[in-house]
Amino acid sequence: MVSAGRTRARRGEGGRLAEEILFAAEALLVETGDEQAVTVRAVARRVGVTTPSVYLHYADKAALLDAVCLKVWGDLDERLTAATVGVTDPLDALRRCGMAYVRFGLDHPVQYRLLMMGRPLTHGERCAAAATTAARAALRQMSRAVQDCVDAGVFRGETRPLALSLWAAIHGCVSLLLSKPELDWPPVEDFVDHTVRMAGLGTALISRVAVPGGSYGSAAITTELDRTVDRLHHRQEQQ
Amino acid sequence: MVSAGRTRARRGEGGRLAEEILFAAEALLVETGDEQAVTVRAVARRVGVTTPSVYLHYADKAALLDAVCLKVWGDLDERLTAATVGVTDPLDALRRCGMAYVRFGLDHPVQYRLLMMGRPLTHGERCAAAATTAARAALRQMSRAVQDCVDAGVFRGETRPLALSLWAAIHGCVSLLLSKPELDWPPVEDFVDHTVRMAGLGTALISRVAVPGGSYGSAAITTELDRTVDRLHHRQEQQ
DNA sequence: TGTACATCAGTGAACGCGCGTTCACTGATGTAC
DNA sequence: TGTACATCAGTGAACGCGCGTTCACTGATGTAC
Repeated sequence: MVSAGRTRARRGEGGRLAEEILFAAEALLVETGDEQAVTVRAVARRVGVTTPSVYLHYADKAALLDAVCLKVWGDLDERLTAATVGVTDPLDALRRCGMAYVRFGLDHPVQYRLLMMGRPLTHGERCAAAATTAARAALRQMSRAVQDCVDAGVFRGETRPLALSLWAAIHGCVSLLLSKPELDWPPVEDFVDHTVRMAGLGTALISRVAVPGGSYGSAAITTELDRTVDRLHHRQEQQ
Repeated sequence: MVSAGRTRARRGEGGRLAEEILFAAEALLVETGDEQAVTVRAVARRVGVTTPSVYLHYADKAALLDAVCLKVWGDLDERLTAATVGVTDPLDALRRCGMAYVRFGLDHPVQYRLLMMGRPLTHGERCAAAATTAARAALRQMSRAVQDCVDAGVFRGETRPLALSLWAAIHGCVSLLLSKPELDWPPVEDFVDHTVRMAGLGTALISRVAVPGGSYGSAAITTELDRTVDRLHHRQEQQ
């Protein structure tokens, strides 16, 4: 059953179908919004080819999903790298990095879910390997931005724990927006911007606090932060 | 096939089996760590009853999963309420609330995934209704703690957006810890404590900043936060 | 230029599996007389 | 106290389905002579 549009690949051009299968799998994922819907049969049907043909190009279903994940991961990494090009202020760069991360997640909801919200690897699961790679890459990008803040003296202390907390805050935005769209959210841009800035300034503040478990009390914090912000305003007006 | 241990329920005691089925479903979920593994057949097998028996007590599979979700949600709500009892300092109460939330998630990984990390409701899915209820409940608890901070003057502005950002940060902790256990995390207690405090102090700071998009520049922020923390230390020593 | 042949991309039919759900039934339990 | 009967918790067999995967094959393409 070769469908009207398809012609058989020429010798050595088998790779063409491999690519078509990959794109069909991704399209199916995006359209249905459901990882479960990506079956070998459905993918083959979409390409207009019989089911066993898929096995000529991918060892099994896991290998196909693996390829889909790898493709998505590449896109994410690219976006994060591009986000901070030419930005000199380290806190601003961090903010842009966070915004780019969230935007990527919202633009590719199903793929984001697959990479970052899936079950962790269990014994034999190959597909999840790509998800781990993507997670490490995202964390590395975040760490780079945090490191710049540490170098500039905006943040204090070890980079990694700071980066992890920031990543958690930003990932939390994407994750909740994707999983709970039925809650009435503020405008997404505002919400994300607010969260990213909360995390950035919060990190700057908390990284200066020596004792991990210590607390200054709400009253003291209220008074001092009022003063802090007043002075920040003042500085800005003078410039 | 009535297994050795089971005796048929007496008249009117059919509810007993309903409960056994519910517990078996939850146990199966926890042990396998996989929502997919909770099949009507597997649940029945575990209880020691034939498959159609399940349908005497639950309309269909969705209704069973629904019941599991409801059970989990009740547990979560209870924990969050208990967390802040008798705590007077509003920021401290918020911190405890966040810690309790994260601990619940880490103690009930599969259930948390089911409630908070699942796909959003699509047309006919009943099970997800419980997930929505749980999300609203969690947000309400968070809002309560945030409202206390607003009332005390620690936070400024509208409660809801602040609560959403804080929830995002805290949910992000749980979500990443559950999905990416293979990254080498700092000790969980430290990480969570750090994130919760980052979010709390960050909210206090950001909620005082008038212009949403405005930024003071990294240099100004660095200088002023250094002073702020110095003064906070000073206050604490004087007491 | 023409023909026999090797290659290999893609086919069609089948495999065994576990799933959710239905349906006519069985047989212990409690009750009415 | 004894017996016939209604109730209903749970059974056993079957339904149709879609899944991942395998295997012997077909037939167009390119090549060697």
